[in-house]
Amino acid sequence: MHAERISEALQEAATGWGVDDIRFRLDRPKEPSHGDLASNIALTLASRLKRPPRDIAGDLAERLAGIAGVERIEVAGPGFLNFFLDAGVVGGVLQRIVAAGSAYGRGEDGAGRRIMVEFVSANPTGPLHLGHGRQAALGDVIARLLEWSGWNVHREFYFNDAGRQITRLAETVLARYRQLLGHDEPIPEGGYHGEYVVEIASAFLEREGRRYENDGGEAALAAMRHFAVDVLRDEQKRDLAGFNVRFDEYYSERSLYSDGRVEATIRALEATGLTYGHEGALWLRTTRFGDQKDRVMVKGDGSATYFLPDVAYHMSKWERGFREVVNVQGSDHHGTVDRVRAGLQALGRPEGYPEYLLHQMVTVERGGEEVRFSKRSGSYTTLAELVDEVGADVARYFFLMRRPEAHLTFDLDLALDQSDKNPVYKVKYAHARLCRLSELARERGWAGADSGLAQRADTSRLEAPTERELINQLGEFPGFLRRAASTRAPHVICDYLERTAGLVNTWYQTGHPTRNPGLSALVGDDELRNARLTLSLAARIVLRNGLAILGIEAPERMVRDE
RNA sequence: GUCCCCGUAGCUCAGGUGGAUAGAGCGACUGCCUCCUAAGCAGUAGGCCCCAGGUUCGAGUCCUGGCGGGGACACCA
Repeated sequence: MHAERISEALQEAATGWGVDDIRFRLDRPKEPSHGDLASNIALTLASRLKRPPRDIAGDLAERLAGIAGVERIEVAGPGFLNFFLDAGVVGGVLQRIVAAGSAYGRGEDGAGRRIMVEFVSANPTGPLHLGHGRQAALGDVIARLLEWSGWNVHREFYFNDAGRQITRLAETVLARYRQLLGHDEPIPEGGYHGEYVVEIASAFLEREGRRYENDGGEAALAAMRHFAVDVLRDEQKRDLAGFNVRFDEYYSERSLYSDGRVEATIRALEATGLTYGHEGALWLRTTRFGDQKDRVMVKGDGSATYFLPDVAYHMSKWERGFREVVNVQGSDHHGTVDRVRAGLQALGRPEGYPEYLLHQMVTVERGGEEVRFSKRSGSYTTLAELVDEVGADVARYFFLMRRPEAHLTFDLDLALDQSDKNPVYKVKYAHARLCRLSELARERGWAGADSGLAQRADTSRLEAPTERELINQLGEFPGFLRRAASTRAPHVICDYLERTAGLVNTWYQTGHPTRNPGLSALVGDDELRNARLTLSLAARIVLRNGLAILGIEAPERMVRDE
């Protein structure tokens, strides 16, 4: 790439002046009239060299004047260097994009190393809600971004099938079961009020008959618990599959007890000498590692707090070889971050293990009013209901288009809108219309856009400002992808795609035959047409790859629902 | 009281390691289809970037202190 060559030349010049540790930028300016590339190096050198930045810039411009591929260099503003590249150099990126095809944007930052992304991790006590939906979308796309960046990614879902919540669920199902058999039985204190519990109870009745009608004992509760957890886990898996999210592994909290990991963790922590007894409980000195207060490991009644299986679980991640772990969780879990890390540090794991991405909650609005209620769940809107209403693609996109740390308002009216107002359709439509261009070319007896055409196309013919800007935008895709992956920020991809789609549409409209026949993609000039079809193919590839990272389909045609 | 996140256009939100005139979508207004899908494009209007200090050539961005909103602070999983 020419950017690297220019960057090196700038660095060399600085070294020549005795400054070899200078930090500067060389990137695409927001304003196209500022060239294809711009650098602030003269401004950063000014204080070191004690010279006016514009003088430095002038010297640099002269020095770099002969560099290949650079048409001209301008000194602008307070001392920026603006580089204008040869049209052939700019257009050359299109051939590279087409050659890379569905791999365009892939990188090697991960170098094949393993990384785990843990996300969703919902309790099997009810249907998934919108917070889980946001988390499912975030976790899945972060996983995809990491895969595109060369990591070997493992997707994991941890489910709490051991605690008091599950017991409460079993008690509620049992109560509903007996209600179905005509008994007057109240929902237990702290039980689950959703409709789904009745469904589970009636399925249980169908399978087991009246067997547990007068049995509220341990055996009945155990049977109920197994049954309900199975049903709900299946439902959660179905909802996730319908949302285009799959996991490599589901990890059970119960298994941490049955395979002795919890017990082993207690012993290992005791061996560190950082534990102590107090008021009948066993504590760990987590304050030693920056926690706000020490934590109880084993309660006075001999049972473990959730802290212990959490530590045991993360030790399992480490022991399975995952040195890189990203936990995607709701921000309501932020209180557990320090103590889990403290427990792990006590056992010798590195500070800051694992990495956490905490996201804010989701609210839904329709007609400007917040939507809260769902009959089936008892209170919250479920993910399945949302996907049913707007489709998986739209739901995914809306969950992803905001920064994870920012609260998300899901606007149902906008999500259901099939017009330009809806950013998902804007991006999809741009892709579809580019596909259509190539089809039309073939219908008219010309060559369509393919890699063969791209190789022989003279892309230096693409000189219109709208073309140049779009080409530069396409060339930046790998950089955006890399940044999105390393900062765990899927919304960066959404922003990039919307901007790209906007430039595609501008280019397309500017060349509309009724307005500017000369700028149309399907002009009679073979050479020019082929160059433009190559541009359209490269843009298609970028939009398709970007949507693939988001787990969203890139249609070749858009059919509007009426 | 302690900790985390947020505060940018009427609304919902973007704004790499500090850089040129702070952007997008929606909403409002004005144009553009005999001819590549108008599911689109072009343009206008709309801003004390919560406030006050500080760091420097330069701050929406970094530091400190406030104010406002949300969340977390259990021998609850």
